[in-house]
Amino acid sequence: MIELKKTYSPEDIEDKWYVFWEQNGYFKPNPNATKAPFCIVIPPPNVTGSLHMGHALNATIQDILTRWKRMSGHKVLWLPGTDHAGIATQNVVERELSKEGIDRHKLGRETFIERVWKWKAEYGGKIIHQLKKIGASCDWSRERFTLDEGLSAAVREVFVRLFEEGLVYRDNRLINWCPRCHTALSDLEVEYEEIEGKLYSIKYPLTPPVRIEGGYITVATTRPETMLGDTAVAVHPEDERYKDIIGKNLDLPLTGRKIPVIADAAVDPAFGTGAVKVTPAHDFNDEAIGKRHKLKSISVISEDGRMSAEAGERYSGLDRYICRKKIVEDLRELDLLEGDKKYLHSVGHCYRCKTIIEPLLTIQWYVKIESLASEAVRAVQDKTIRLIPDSWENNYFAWMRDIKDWCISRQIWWGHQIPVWCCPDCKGEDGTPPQGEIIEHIFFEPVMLRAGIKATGGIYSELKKLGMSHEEIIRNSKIIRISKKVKPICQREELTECPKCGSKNIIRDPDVLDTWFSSALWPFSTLGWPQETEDLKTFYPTGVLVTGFDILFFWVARMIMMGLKVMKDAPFRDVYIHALVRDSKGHKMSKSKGNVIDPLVMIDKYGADAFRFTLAAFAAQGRDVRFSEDRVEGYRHFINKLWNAAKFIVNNEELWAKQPLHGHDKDLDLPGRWILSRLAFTAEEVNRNLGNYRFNDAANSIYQFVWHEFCDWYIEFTKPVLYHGSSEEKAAVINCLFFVLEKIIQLLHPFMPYVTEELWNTVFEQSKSIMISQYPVDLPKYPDAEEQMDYIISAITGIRSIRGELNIAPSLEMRAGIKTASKEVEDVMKNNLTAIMKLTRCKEINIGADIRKEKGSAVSVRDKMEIYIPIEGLLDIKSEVERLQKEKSKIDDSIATLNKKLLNEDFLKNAPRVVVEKEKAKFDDFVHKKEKIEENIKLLKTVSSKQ
RNA sequence: GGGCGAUUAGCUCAGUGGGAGAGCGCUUCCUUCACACGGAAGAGGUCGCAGGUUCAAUCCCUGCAUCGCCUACCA
Repeated sequence: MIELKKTYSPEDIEDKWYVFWEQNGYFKPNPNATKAPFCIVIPPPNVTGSLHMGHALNATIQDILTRWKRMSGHKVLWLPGTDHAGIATQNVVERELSKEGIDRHKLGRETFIERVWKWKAEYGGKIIHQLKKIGASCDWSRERFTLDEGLSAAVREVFVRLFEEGLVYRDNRLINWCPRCHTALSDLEVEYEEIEGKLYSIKYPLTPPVRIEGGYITVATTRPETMLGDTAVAVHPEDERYKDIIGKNLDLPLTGRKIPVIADAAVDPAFGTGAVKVTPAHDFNDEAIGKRHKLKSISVISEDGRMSAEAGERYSGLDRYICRKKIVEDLRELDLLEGDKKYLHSVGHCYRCKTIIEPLLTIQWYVKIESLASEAVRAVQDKTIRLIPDSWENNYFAWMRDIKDWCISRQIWWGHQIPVWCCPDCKGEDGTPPQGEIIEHIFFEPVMLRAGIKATGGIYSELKKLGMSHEEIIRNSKIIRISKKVKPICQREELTECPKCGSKNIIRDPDVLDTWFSSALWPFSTLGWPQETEDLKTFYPTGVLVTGFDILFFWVARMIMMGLKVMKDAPFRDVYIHALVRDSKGHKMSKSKGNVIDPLVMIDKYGADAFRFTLAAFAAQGRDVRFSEDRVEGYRHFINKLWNAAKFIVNNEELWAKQPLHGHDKDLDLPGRWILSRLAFTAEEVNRNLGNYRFNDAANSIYQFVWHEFCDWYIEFTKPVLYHGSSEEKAAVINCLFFVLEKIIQLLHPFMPYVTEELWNTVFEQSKSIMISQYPVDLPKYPDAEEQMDYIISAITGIRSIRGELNIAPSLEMRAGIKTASKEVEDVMKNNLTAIMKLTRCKEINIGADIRKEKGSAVSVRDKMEIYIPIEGLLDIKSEVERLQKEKSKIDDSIATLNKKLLNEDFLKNAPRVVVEKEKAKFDDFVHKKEKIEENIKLLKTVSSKQ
């Protein structure tokens, strides 16, 4: 005896089934699967993360695909994991420490990292748990972490290979620096934001003899503090105002230095005064100008955002913004400040902590990107990799063309430490000892300031001179960068002594790699590379990558580059780029805006199934999703509908043959064959749409089928049989009901795993899971049944609509007549008369007979039939006449337009014959309808005059 | 500045070179034995504006407007 609860309550069953699936190993690749392997690697969420809408959409789509592929017979692996998220995680733990009043430097590197691991063990599993809540069918036995041993080995291997090929190198150049995180950032990690600042105009006096009016040049800047590092003023070479003074010197205020006026075409003479201060050490454009003119770079700001020793005694050690104020004051006092005005400009911020970034001159590691990028472009061009929707291709190409070398070193502790060492005790190739050169730059400000040491170059030796030991310097240094002049030793294994001279003083480069470096290896490192594992052979390249466009460049492009470079094959065939989930007003959801909808709250409220179905239905290609809770509620109703349909079907369990349906098709009545045909059509559509990543279309076609075809029509058609039919008739219908229900829940399973599993287990199989059943495919169709049912449905709809429009009480049984254009249609009607009568509450229906002759009747024209209903005494005649007249005038308009069209010779000559025929038929139809309406009006008027 | 996308029913959004769609909301009727988280019948749109191509444009092209996103620059 099958028993279903009165209503479906997700909270009672979701966790139970999840555990059941996992314990039975259904998430693991099925070794007996016959079809090709299919693998998805999850975009690893940050360990610090908690599930947001983006993750939910992302995971739902992947789960739909994996469940579908699994049921379709593929060997499926969905490989999960998390990302160590260097800066983000370090920030989280640092914040925690600061509550205890501890600075990470006090703890020291090793202790700090231990602390982060501890944090990870405690809180890092949160997002995994949340993914399980929404039903993600990941193989958790293969879960990876970007910092685990295997992945770290992969990172070292790739780094060393690229190093050996000369594709990673060090350089001293301007980079984006976050003074709060104390690290370099890649261009992508900088977010630009419009803010209101001030534009200051500063006078730079011309060194006498004066050759220009007023004796000075005015330059404009939003960052006056950088003027301390100016090494030139640039003007456009053809600017008449300044032609005479190019090559002359200016007195740089507040510094006592003299700087030249140079000519450079990059200067826009129309902007401001047409003269630009040039600060090669703190501005990207100025750096370029500086290179062209071989200017010196003077770094006046140091890594923590304070002014460096180079800024001069008066300013060094000041915070950059305090210094800005002070400089403005000082300039004003010297009468060198011409003015200031409010100014809106965009300023780079750190994407992790929102601090304003500072361009700084530092030594960093880079990946030479050009050759990698061109391979990655080719892979997309020749369709080795498909971007879906393909509108992203242009974006991708544009970005890849302009790509700059990738800065991969970060001055933090949490991450993959760069596998590079150097030895301070070895002699250089020319025989001179590298001592004093080995460490080019130490961030060691208090000591430096006290000792009056300049911020760049030779600090190590300066500190040594002060009597500090090697160990002391290393220990107390916040940031060390090994000099470019020293040849690094790059290798896969840990180094404890110098391989050349055996010295134990060996120093490892303290920098770690950009988090995205390890993410870039994710599709193969997770499968076991660099080892030749079975998984790697089976699942690489993976099938599809599902991701949002926000990390297309951060991650996808880099995976493509690394995959092609290291594996000699693209990491995936398809990249499905889904929408960004926004709030109902179209804004990005963010904590600071307070417009975040928590997926877990949605799951609690509506169940994971309804929530997932909503996301799928929203996931139209190429557009952002504006999430609205109403939709979730709507789909929860859908689940309820499904549940109740199942309940209805289960009520008839006794006569269920529990046999496969096929082979017995001929026993089925017309509605039965019709619903099977519709089912076949739906299954075909769902399979096709899933194959094309059209999740919304797939979801909608099942929805439409279940509710508006299966429930609204088929179940209603079965009722007369179930209540009054013979036991053979009943058995056939019941078998069909169970069969269709089974296929429905299978079709729905990828979208709604929980409720379908619950139904499957209670109704169909007791032990096995729906997860491992066969997804519906290639079901038989019955086109004739579909055609015939269309007539019946339109007859029923026609009668109902007259009923509704004429306000005939539902309880009132009535008579109707149906006249059709063909004998076949009439036969179909006659064969299904009982059902039609039941569904329309007619006590008598005459097929083919014209009952107008007996009494006045309302007439409705539908498709190929006319429907008559005696109207005497049934309606409000006056308003009905009004309505009909309105409708008539509408039809008159349509007839006029069509008539014009059909008299148009060009149309008749050029339009396809089918179209012309269609239009003609439409015209006839309208004329016919008009006649009937006129008849009705006449009739009503006669009736009303009698009353 | 460059690029991309959007503009369709009250709201959220699908869609197509030849009949304007869905969900929610709304109106009317129905507590009929799966389901009121329901059923039936309806109302509601010059498919942003202006041109062009075509026998035919909501769809293709051009321009404009509004909104959004990406990207570069902003001395």
